[in-house]
Amino acid sequence: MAKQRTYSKYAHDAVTLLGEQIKLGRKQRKWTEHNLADRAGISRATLQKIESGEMSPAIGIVFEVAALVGVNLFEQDKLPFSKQIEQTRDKIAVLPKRIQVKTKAVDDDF
Amino acid sequence: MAKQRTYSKYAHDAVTLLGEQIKLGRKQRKWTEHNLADRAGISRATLQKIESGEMSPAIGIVFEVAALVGVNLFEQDKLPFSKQIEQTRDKIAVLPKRIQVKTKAVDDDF
DNA sequence: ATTTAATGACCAGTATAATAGTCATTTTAG
DNA sequence: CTAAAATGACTATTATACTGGTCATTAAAT
Repeated sequence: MAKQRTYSKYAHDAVTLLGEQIKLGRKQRKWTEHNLADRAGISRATLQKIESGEMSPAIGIVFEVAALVGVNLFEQDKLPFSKQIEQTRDKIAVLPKRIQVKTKAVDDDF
Repeated sequence: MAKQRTYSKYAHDAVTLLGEQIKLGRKQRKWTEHNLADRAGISRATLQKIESGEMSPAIGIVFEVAALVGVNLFEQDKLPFSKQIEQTRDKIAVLPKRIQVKTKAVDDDF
């Protein structure tokens, strides 16, 4: 029995959009499913899942296919990934290394 | 033996960046790994893979977690997903339903 | 300084993805 | 119209992700 997992509309739509963009990119390049699957090193069945917006494929595979057909991940007008990664890490570095949640019950021993 | 899969730097960096952004978002909200994993309905081990930029987690799960911590997928200043999906489908509809690749060998029987 | 809990890194078991293959259908090219 | 091939859908097998747990380490709060 498959574990029931629910997704927000936002996540679902994002995956759907990415799949459609990949399909469009593939067609614009005049590549068949078989052709693109071969280039990506995946099976045609997996590519079909990706293009149809299924939530299960591995993110690495999906992003790789997106890259192959020229779909821009994130914003194209921003800094290169390396810089963005660096900046994000800098922001994290400023924050506490660990989040401390006080579980302690209120001291109502009065 | 694990199947050897290779990824482009682009895909790898994109996954890394997304993971870092999720980690940042989580910390900004002062959520622990355990806390965010619970909200997402996943194990802490999987969340750690996501935040550390591993390529294997399911895209649906990654996008769901990203949504939970407020990371914007795609461009935030653009049309809503529904419109973008519609537009992409419209572009696909204009193209041939199938890509036809002529495999036929050149007729050099002269 | 001490206590508490968050993080990092594992591991074995179970669930599920990915694959390779098949077959029917339908589009496109000739 | 005909032939060739792309797509859609499905199946059994294999590979791997996800889980729930543990344990050690270390940051944070008192």
